[in-house]
Amino acid sequence: MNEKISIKEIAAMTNVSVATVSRVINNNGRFSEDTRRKVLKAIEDTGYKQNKMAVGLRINKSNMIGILVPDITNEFYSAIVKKCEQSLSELGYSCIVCNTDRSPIKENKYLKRLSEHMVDGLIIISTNSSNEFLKLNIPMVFIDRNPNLESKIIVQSDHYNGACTATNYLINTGFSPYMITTKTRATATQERVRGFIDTLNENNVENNNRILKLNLTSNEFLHKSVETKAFLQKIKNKKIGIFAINDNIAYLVLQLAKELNLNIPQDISIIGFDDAPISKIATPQISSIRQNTDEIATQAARLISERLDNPNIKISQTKIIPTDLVLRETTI
Amino acid sequence: MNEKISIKEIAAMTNVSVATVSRVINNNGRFSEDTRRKVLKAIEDTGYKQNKMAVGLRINKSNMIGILVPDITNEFYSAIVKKCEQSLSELGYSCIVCNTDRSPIKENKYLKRLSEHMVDGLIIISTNSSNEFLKLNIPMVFIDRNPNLESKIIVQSDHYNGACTATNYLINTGFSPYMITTKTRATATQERVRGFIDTLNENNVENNNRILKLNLTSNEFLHKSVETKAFLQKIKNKKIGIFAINDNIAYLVLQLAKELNLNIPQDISIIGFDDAPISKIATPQISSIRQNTDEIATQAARLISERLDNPNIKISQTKIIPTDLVLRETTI
DNA sequence: CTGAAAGCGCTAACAC
DNA sequence: GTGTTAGCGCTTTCAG
Repeated sequence: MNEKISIKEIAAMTNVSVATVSRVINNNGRFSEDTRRKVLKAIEDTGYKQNKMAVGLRINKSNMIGILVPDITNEFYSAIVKKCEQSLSELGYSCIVCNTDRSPIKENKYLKRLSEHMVDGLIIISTNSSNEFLKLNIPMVFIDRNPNLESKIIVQSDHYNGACTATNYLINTGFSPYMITTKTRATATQERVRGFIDTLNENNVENNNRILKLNLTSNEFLHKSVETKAFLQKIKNKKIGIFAINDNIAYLVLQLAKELNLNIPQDISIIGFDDAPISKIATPQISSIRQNTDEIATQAARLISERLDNPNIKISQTKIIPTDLVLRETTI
Repeated sequence: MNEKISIKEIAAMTNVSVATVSRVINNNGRFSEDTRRKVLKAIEDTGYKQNKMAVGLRINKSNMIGILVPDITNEFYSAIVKKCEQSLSELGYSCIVCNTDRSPIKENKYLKRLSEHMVDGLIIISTNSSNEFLKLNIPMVFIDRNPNLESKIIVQSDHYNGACTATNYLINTGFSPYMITTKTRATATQERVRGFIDTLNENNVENNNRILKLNLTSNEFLHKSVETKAFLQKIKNKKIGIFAINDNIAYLVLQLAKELNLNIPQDISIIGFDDAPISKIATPQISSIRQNTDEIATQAARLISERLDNPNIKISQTKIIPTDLVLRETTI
């Protein structure tokens, strides 16, 4: 039964032209109340569904948005993608989501595919070094990434101030501040490091070996790190405050601190970043700088839909979303 | 520059017809090596991209798959979606993912939209009671759900045997088995309960108030539950073994057990379900029945692509994916 | 080996 | 208020 019933059949059934059917479907142009009812009834009866590929081809708009995300399995990213999808869905857009695994090659492949699918816009989360988007001429918003583009829309957390807040808190509660981070050129990371260093300077704390750069990739975060243990061991007699680049690292530090028989938060104070689930689950619970994923996603969706409605405007925009410190049990 | 260059322009540039261009793009039909080179070069030079909406309209295939998922923020679902997306992507399909929030209304809306987008197939994860898919006549695979359909493809974990394994383990290590579950009609839950009860019977354990059904929804799992505490209090003098319907509940039990000063795993033994991250993060680490999300996703992708390649075959299929018990610190 | 032409389902002038 | 028609970009007969 359900076989491909089109506007043409509806037209035939109701003795009007396809144009009229189109008019009532889109509620656009004029038609009598009578034909409206007739057409709507036929649509109802037959279960007719508009073919968006045909519409898209005709009006040159797919109502689809591509989302490039490193890994949807990561709580931070999945929260953003979910909220983006929800906001966009309310505006009539469907989302094609692509896990790039942080691979520039994959990113470029996806970008090509998405543009073939005629997505109306793109939300690109993090990662660097892909370049296929340079060839694209559609609205794009970048989350946590500053592309080398003339006109660009960027949404990101206030990583810098988040780091400052964390570092200041450690200092103000009497701890000697250290930072543990990963080796990456992600702007988010760089900003956090910059915030840490600036805060050190502002408080006249000398910066001798206060930053440990780990070689971990995100999946290994929960593993033991000899490097980190050695680092902690070296400084354990001071009252140390660790600012970790993310909650996984904070958790790692927490485990090692236990192994080293340090009292938390008397001997060692720990602040992570992201306010990920792990920070609430760990024992003791980890204090963390919260990123407002809902707000990031909402703004990203809003900005792209604005640009979609107004393709001629081409100004750059950057939206910084505030972060805040969530105090739990690893700090005083 | 980048403005909508189509097959027609390529044809003009290379002095061949659009038909020939189409032939070399799809490597289909015959053409000389010379024209092939010419066309490919023009494509390269211009950055031409095939318009999949036009192709789709013509050949009646969108190369898009819709994925309905309750909540991509949940680790179990996100793992499945990620792997599905990856497998499908390798086969040339793009995925439109939709978070249904377990709302039948949303599900139906999404289903309608997806069918308008002309998705070639659907992967539907969990949840019940939507019905819009009944009107659809495209391949669908259901994960953890048994729809009321004549012909259907189902992929699911072996919830029943997982529950049996957990329960048997508790009994064999000398604990009196209890189950804590939630009020839902999800088949996954029902199967686990059935496994628990059957194992009780097989071991001649009487079933008096051994099952506690909680009214929690997944977001509240980490909160305290007075109900659960009361339940534990009542049975705390026996050596109790708790089989929790999922790892969040297991975590809840763990917290309460600590509050009640029960020794883990001497006084109380706990086994969760899903092998979610929380089970590894908690202290002590929680034993759990692992669901093989990779395998679930791989099979789902395989089955749907098979059906896509062979739309005439219409037999029902059910694929049960084995689960296994991961022992950690909450069991002996 | 290649071209002409029809047509996928739809919208938007343009007529009446 | 409604119909006719062109055409979006592409594939696929059918001729040659």
